[in-house]
Amino acid sequence: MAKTKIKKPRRPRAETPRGFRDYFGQDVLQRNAMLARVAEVYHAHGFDPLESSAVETVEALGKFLPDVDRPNEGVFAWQDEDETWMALRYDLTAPLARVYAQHRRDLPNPYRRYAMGPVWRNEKPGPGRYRQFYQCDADTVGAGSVAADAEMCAMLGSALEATGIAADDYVIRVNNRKVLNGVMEVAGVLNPEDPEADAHARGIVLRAVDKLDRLGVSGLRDLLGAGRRDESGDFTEGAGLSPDQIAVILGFTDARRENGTATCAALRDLVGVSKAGLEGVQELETIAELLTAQGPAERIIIDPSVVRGLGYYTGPVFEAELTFEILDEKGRRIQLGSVAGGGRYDDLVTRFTGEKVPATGVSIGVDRLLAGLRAKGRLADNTQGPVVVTVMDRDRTADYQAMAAELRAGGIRAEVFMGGGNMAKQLKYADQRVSPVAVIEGGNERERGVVQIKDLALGARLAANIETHDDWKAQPAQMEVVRSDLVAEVRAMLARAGG
RNA sequence: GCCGGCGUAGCUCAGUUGGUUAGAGCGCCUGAUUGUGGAUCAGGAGGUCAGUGGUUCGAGACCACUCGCUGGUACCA
Repeated sequence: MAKTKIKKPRRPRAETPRGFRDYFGQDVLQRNAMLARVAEVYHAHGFDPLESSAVETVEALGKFLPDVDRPNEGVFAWQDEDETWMALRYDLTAPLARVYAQHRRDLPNPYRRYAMGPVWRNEKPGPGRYRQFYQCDADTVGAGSVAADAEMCAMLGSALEATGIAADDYVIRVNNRKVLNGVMEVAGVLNPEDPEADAHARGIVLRAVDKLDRLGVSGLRDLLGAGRRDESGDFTEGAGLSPDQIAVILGFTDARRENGTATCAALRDLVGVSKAGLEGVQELETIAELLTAQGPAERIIIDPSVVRGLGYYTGPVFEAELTFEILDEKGRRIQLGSVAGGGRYDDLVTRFTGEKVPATGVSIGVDRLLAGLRAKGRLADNTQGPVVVTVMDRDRTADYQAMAAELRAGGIRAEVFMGGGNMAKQLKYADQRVSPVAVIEGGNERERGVVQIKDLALGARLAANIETHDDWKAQPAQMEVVRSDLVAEVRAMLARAGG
């Protein structure tokens, strides 16, 4: 290097932090519209809205303490002035457990609430995975009956359809943790007398079963046995089960039959010897009956391979999945996974009160569902901008404001140009906003009591055929109207453009 | 966390065995057009070649490390 460069002071980088996103107009409008539809369904079923704080104490959130060794995982947490550990909520269920425990004397029983909003997870982001995302939940706290679980499944179906998912574009797969526990008893990795033993192996079994649809039977077999090495060379620890034990698990995951009744009968044969397993099968049978009565039975599949993570679920679990293919901008298939899920968690409030409080709920992954709706073209196009009233004569801003106000009073979205610059700048702005119409009134028009209104979309279409400079100057998409007819004429122009 | 691929202008990319002042298209700005976006033409701005260190007479290119993105995998309340 011959030249020595003078170092400039470093400026802050204008970047969205890693794992986060900025949502612009269209995204926000589409999400709000979708959430409003889901909320309407929840509300119609009798659930009340609840907005709890975005920050909780780490103690209330539960097991995820800040981990110095693995700062990339877990919650966003910090220590308050009084040294209490605080954290951003990582889901909407843990805060509900806290709210219920705190206010249970004043809340109706059962307490039915819905909630929606962002949650935060301090994890490594991945494709389609961010560190802030939206959830939209409904839960019933204080109802132990399977009817409450069946209601969740039915309501989830209604909510999905309300957002624009067609009845044949999704399925809800239902299983029961008790059945999973039953099969693990039969396989000899769960002893009801000593429930702590073999917990590690059970974790591996559950995770492995959860991956069945992605890895296939042979991958599952490897994970249940010695372990699995994937094509990248990475090794995943196996559960170390014997061939006989593996056969029990595989027989179970293969127990899905042509309909729910047959599946339940098959499961009864497999896990009926276990008390918990039998109870789980009976619950599944009841859910299937209730859902048949409530309507959406054909969208509901009893599927033994549904696991729903390792978390707090204690009974029925379910998962909604979109059944159509989704392609990304490069035409590749996207694996969307489940867009919603839920289940029964009877132990969550116990941490606070010592009492057993049964609860069941559903959670919709808002961003995933939006991706699905977008792929299906079921989201409204909100890109169109307002009518722009251009400013020819700066001294008469009040007159222009009056025009915009008249348009708004007539139900038309409108604004006066607030920037600086000539007519070219103003129309360029309107173009960038995807404005349908621009309004122009200069001294000329003013004297004659008229205004120019310009159909911007039509102009763009006509421009494709422009050949001479005179054509370009002709402004065929523009018309002169009487000032007092402004609102009616703009409305007519919008109607022509829209139709 | 583990394994791989990739980082050149706002975007998409080219850049010869290492060799002058790093290019193109699109977009942006200005003008042709002092009252008109979108067509056309002319001109212009815009780059710490991700960063740091090294090899070399000479590095955008080669080497090492770091960071970022990306594909898979693991974890996922």
